[in-house]
Amino acid sequence: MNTEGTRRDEIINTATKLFKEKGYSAVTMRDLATAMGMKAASLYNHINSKQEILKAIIISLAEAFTQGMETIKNSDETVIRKLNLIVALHVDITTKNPYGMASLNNDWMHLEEQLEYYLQLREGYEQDFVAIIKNGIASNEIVDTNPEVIMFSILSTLRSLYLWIPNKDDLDPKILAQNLSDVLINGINK
Amino acid sequence: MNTEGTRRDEIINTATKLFKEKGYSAVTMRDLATAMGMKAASLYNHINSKQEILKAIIISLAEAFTQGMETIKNSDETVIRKLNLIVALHVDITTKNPYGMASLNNDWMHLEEQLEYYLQLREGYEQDFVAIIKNGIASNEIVDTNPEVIMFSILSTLRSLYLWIPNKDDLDPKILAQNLSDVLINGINK
DNA sequence: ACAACAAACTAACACTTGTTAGTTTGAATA
DNA sequence: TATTCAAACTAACAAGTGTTAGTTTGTTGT
Repeated sequence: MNTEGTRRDEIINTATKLFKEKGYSAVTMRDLATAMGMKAASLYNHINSKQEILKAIIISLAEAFTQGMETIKNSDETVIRKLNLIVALHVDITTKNPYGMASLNNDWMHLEEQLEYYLQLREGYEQDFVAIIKNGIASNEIVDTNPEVIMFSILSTLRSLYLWIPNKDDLDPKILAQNLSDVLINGINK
Repeated sequence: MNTEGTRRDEIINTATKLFKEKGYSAVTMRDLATAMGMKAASLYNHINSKQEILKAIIISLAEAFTQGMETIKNSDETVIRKLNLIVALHVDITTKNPYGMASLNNDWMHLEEQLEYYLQLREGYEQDFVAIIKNGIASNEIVDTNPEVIMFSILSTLRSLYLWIPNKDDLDPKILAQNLSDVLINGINK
């Protein structure tokens, strides 16, 4: 046996970076091979298809979000605190794999067999999110604006973190999460 | 002479929709031709290259943002009001061409000769934006948090509008802009 | 020394890519 | 009626695509 997948993981990590720069469709197996210092055919000793790489990148991330949301949803916290935890979840996952988040956001439509499953996870996540917001409105914790506008506004920012975090590695994730929570929840008006 | 470019414009509009669904690289000239009800070679009676289509989509949008920002920047308004105007600018442009915004956000890296120019416009836009926020902090109009976090948070939401607006055409742009301004500036805390 | 094996290689495949050249069609203009 | 012209067509190209088959290489444990 092995340390399980070391070489395969290197390929997936390299692909992740290339996908974030040019997008899945624009990256060829020969590009990937060159970046790995080998020939395209050699990649197939470690992976079964280009598709499979995309799946490995996206599905694990999507499941991490679903699992995190499950925990938050079932926790015994105020709505504001749950929103804090959602922000922290996104900052955490994105900090650990910012390049993969690019594929999650931009290349999900090139999943094939796994497309439906991915959309399911995404749909579930958004339903849980909007339910939390509706609870907050009902319990008078948050302002009574269109709940979907609120979710969209917060989620757009969190989904774009991958564009930003790699350029700001001087910023501590804890502090970033705190600042973001502040701005998203309390606004910027003085 | 002509109504100038009618057929060419149809091709660009059709391409815009296809690009938003699959991304620039994944759309072939044969896909585009099929969607237009013609053969790939016939497209070249109206356009010079695939590249040129992308350029036509992206650069005009980027210039619209730059021009809008110029007007706002030079206007004689409070910082909060300027931010309202920026929100309205994004809602306006995105409502008029939501599909094109997908390319602006996701396919800009496939510009070639125009890439540098695009990046220039984008850089300028962000500098103007962050300058407005810094003014607001200095004049005590807005809260003293990291100005880049504030800009990032607002701009991420505005840049994601294209994902959302096409599904919500029951929502009046004026009302949407108002709701968004509220949430982005005043937050959601009660 | 030998067997086993991970990991690279060369060569080739069937197909798809953007694009060009030259031709046909049918309606508007002279 | 003859001419012009936009806009479609067929045919083909050179290069690039993901992937397969079979082979070589070098290390590791027996």
